[in-house]
Amino acid sequence: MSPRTEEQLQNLRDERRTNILGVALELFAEIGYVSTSVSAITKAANISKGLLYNYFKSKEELLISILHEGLSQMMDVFDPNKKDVLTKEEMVFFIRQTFKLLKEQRQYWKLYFSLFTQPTVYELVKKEMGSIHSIMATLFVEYFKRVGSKDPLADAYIIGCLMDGVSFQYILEPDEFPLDQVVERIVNLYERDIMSRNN
Amino acid sequence: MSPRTEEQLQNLRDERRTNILGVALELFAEIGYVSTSVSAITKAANISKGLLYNYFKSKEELLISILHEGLSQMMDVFDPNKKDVLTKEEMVFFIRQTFKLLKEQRQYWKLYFSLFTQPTVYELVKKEMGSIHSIMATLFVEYFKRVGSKDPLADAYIIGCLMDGVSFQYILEPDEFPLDQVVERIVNLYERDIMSRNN
Amino acid sequence: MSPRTEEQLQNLRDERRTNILGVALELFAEIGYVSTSVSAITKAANISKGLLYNYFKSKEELLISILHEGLSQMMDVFDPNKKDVLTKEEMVFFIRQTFKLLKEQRQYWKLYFSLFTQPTVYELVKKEMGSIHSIMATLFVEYFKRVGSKDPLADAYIIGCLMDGVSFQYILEPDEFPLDQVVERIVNLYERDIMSRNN
Amino acid sequence: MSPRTEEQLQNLRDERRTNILGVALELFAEIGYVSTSVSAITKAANISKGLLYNYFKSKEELLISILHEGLSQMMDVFDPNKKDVLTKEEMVFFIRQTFKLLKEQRQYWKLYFSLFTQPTVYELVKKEMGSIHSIMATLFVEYFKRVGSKDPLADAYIIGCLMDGVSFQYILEPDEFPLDQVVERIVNLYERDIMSRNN
DNA sequence: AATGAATGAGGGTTCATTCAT
DNA sequence: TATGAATGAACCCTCATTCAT
Repeated sequence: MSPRTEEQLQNLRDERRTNILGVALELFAEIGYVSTSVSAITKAANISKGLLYNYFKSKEELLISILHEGLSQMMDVFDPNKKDVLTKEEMVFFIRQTFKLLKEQRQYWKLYFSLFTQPTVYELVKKEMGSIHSIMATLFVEYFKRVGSKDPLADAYIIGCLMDGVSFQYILEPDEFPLDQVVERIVNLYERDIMSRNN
Repeated sequence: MSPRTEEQLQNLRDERRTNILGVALELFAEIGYVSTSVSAITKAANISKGLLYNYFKSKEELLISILHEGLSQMMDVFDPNKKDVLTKEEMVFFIRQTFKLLKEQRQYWKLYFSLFTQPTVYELVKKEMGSIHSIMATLFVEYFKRVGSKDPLADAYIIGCLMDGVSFQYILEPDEFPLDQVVERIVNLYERDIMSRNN
Repeated sequence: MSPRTEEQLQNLRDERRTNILGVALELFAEIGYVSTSVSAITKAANISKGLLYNYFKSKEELLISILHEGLSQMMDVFDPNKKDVLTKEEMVFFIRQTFKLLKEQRQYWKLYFSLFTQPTVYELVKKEMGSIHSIMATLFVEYFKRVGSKDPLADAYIIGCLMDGVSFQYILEPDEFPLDQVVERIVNLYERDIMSRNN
Repeated sequence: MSPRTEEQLQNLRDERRTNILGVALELFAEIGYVSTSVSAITKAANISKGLLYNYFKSKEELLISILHEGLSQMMDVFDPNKKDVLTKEEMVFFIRQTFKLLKEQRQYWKLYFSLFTQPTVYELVKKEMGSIHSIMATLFVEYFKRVGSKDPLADAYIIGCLMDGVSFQYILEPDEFPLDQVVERIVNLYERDIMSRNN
């Protein structure tokens, strides 16, 4: 009856932690951060209320952990650090990649969108997510400058908004929204350089 | 000092009701529906708690009333019943009109966007909003068919998503988002029939 | 069915408030501030848990209110503002008065002592009560200087400690401690100027 | 590496026990018994929660053990069994000894004073502390009778209260309270037999 | 002997809603 | 019509204690 080894404990903890994060993400995404009670999470995770606080020191910290987890997965995919200028192929890849992620991590993105409109926690999210947003904005503006757009800033905003809008509608009605078809159309538009045409 | 007439009383009630709706909209939009307490509303409206329940039978009903009010105002503006086919001018007018409304009713739209994680309420709103949505969808699809788009459905979705995305970002940061500039660029794109070009 | 008048409401509130303060004082004194739950208070006061928060915005504020109430009663009795130098009669009066108050407000003083030894809330009390203490200290030192004590500071501390000690023991066992007898003996000691004798 | 002998094991246990007692005393004194969590104790003692419960069957038992330990140390110092009548020198020695102990075991006394609003624990302690108390009371009364006091009981109470009061104030603000000076003054008073003077 | 994950009752607090007035 | 005192369920969180390992 010796105590568990360090490794056993770590595995146990990791598993539980991951489980809690998953359950919480689902609930936060479906019914909102504010409306989701800690009780509901622990019930869904089949653990006691107290135990959750053994893993996360508050409901807010749980949310932040979820966001971090998602953010670092996103970073892995995009690795936005090294880039200076986007080629058209990279631009297209980036669009496709974004929507691939959207599909795979639908709930994460639903949570993400819901937080933006939840003033109480918005500040929190902005801090966590702000940097990635601004990096992308810069990349886009540079891209449209290079391809000869008459209003690179507006065009950068437009592609950003378009992706937000598509994401938003897909999240709302994932079963009805023809995501692939719409993405292909968008890709087609940008492959044909619609923005840089002057007539 | 004759007693107030029936009509005067009705006017008073209407005025009060409108006031409550306005105050509640502001708070719901700024603080979030869930995070706004009925107490906060009554304090801001300078009425007693009992009186609010005299006008609305619950917090949720108050929310729904706000949404209805906004919806019917929107109906007045768009009056989508009479139309069969959109001309390009009407399309452009419609885009401009939408963003004009967005600016004027920013708080309403903020509230609207913030509700998508409020399943109970959202279902309700969706049903009513749904009709507007589908009417517009049809108009858009018809429009893109007429101008020779290769994928009218996707194009209809794209303009819808784009408008959603712009609205979303504008709502989040109204002071920083260059709404007019972006709108002009969008209008410009659709005036030049970018979607219907096949090369 | 008109609403209650301002006065009716105020009376109602005052009565309730006083009741809560009394019940809370009793419990805080008997089982300690930290160990007394808000539930216990509301049960003893026969009100709902929520109502307490209608009168006091937190458990801590409730405690502070109790202390204030007691403090202002004490101030009424001692009125330490106007005094410069104490005569012997005033000194004796002050001693008697203190113990009279102690008897009348036993629970208040029990609470008071318990807080001094409850580190969590000590800071709170010190802020509220500190001034009265230092005023008295000064008065005492001046007194012993005037009557020719060889160590006025020590003598001031001694009378202070003696009164604290008597209070403490009386509070612990009010039924067994012969308060009146002890007080008379103390008075007798100070009437005979025991401290100022140099042989 | 022979297995540890029975004796070594016992020493280890004793050491550990003493350590826990010390750490707990410190925390109870500084933070208060109720406000100190078992977790905090085990963290400070650098042991697991389970182990603490191996040594003490509850938080309350830990507290009682601390009090016992202190009590028996006090017994060793005062050894109140053998005495019949106190000489003045013994009286003075006793006073000095008490405050010497107070200084050395400040935390113990702080804890002790803080418990008087902890009814369950206090009853327990009182029973054991009671015997010491009553023995001393008798000694004091006898002493004051012998030196000719007009009210030996009151005088006994007074010296007891005075020592309590000094202890109390010293414990509250050990850095500011001039303990030595006050003790010397007290000793001086009793050396001059202030109580037995009749004019 | 020793660990710390796990429990669940209870802590202080908030709030939508009701109802006597 | 209008008030706000009152309720109680639910909120987030803490903690003494247990127990499988």
